[in-house]
Amino acid sequence: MYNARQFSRMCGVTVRALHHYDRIGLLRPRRTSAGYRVYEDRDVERLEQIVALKSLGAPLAKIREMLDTHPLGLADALRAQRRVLEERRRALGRAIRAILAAERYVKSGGANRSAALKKVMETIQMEKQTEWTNQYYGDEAREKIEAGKGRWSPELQERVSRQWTDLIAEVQASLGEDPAGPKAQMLASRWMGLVNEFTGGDADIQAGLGRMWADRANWPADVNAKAPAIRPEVWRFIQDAMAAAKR
Amino acid sequence: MYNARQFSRMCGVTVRALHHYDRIGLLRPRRTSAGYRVYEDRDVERLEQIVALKSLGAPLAKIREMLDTHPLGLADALRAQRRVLEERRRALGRAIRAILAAERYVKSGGANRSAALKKVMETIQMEKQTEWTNQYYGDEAREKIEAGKGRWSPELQERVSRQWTDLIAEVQASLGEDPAGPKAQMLASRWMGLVNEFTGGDADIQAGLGRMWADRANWPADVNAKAPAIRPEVWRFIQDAMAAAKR
DNA sequence: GCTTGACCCTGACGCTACGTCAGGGTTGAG
DNA sequence: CTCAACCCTGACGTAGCGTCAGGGTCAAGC
Repeated sequence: MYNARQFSRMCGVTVRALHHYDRIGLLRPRRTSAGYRVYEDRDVERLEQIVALKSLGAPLAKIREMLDTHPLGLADALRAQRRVLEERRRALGRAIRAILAAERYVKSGGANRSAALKKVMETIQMEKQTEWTNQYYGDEAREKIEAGKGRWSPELQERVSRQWTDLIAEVQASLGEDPAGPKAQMLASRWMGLVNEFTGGDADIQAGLGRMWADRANWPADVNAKAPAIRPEVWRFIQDAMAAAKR
Repeated sequence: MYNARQFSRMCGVTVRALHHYDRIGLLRPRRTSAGYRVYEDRDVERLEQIVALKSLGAPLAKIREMLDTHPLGLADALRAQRRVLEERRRALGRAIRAILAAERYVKSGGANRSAALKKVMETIQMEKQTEWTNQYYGDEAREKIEAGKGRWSPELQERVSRQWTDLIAEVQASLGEDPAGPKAQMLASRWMGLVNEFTGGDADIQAGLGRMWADRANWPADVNAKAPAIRPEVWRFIQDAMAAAKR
């Protein structure tokens, strides 16, 4: 038996928030004859779950729905919470690596400010994209998200493709050369250098980049118009050159 | 020269957001005679800075202020951004450790559900408390925040103190015993066990806990009323016992 | 010259999760 | 009985846009 003030301080939320939860039916306490709110111990438990789910980013309406349909075990809540945080931490790691790459890029006389910042922004966006639903619900759903995560925004694609134009043109002009020869090797290493520059050496992002190029057919038309065409022979030339380098 | 639509897609923000930034004076493009918005390349740069600062959690008004007073170098922005992310990542690490501790606690027949969840919530709160201002501005301000970060909410203090009541009573009953004796040793190890349980083994949090006890005089009166008093001799007994254990 | 469709503009209201009064009832101590 | 200390319920404010509604603009085709 607590009044609103005690209860709010006990649970670390404001009285106004309790009023709010009451009005939207998320947490309805008993009332005295005078209309005063009276909270009990079981309300503590529910409010804790509310706060926990809220910290996962769930909107209050969904929280209500979830708690009403299938109430949440403490262990489940903790596991879900932890998984969310772990995923966020991984995303942050990627972002930090990306920024470090951008910093190096800028310091080494980085000509293309926008490209570097774009990179950062893109990586940051990945952070935001992790929606709470996917985090709360099982692994299947999450994997779908993961798969789609490599998608790049059209703008970034545009920027990137501009960067590549020169290199591709040069490769195209060198198609006749020996893939193991010095010129081809230099082109291949420039190619990898560009890839690394834009991915911060992050394998996940590189995979995304690969998918992005593979998916060029589905790009918006206006982007495709400006983007350089990588014809199969160009790809093959570079791959041959990289294979030759390994031998 | 881009129109609003092109520009928005280029930079990954919505047209509506651009209108908003225009209205609040954050990013005012040129206009055609018909009143159409026209963005130019320098606007790209400014918008990038806006987005970057926004991702730090800065409110738009502050962003405007900052960009108007002292425009931001790219390198500075990147460094600030990275520092923020690194701090967040550290906080996440603490939170994850805390949750793992709570999970272990619950699994091992955790009697006190609320205490475990409280612990988690508290740790999560630490995450939120990292305000952007402190992250953006220099280290001095940050250290102040760090110092204050160990503060615990009154509710948690209340919970914790309930946990300790029994143990303290037992210690008090054993004050006459030999600090090196088996009983004292068991009490000391239970003491440390409780500390570890509540801190997830995290040294930062343990330090916070220490400060919290040291600061008991300043606790809210109602909490102090319910909290067990740790008298100096109790402290000394435990410290003697732990010292004896080291020998 | 006029229509058509694709864009662009400016309000204006909606949304989330509350913060912050204002105005008025309730409760317990003196 | 009074008075301070609480409690209640609207009602409006906040940030950062989303989402129409109503209306101007522009280039193309007839």
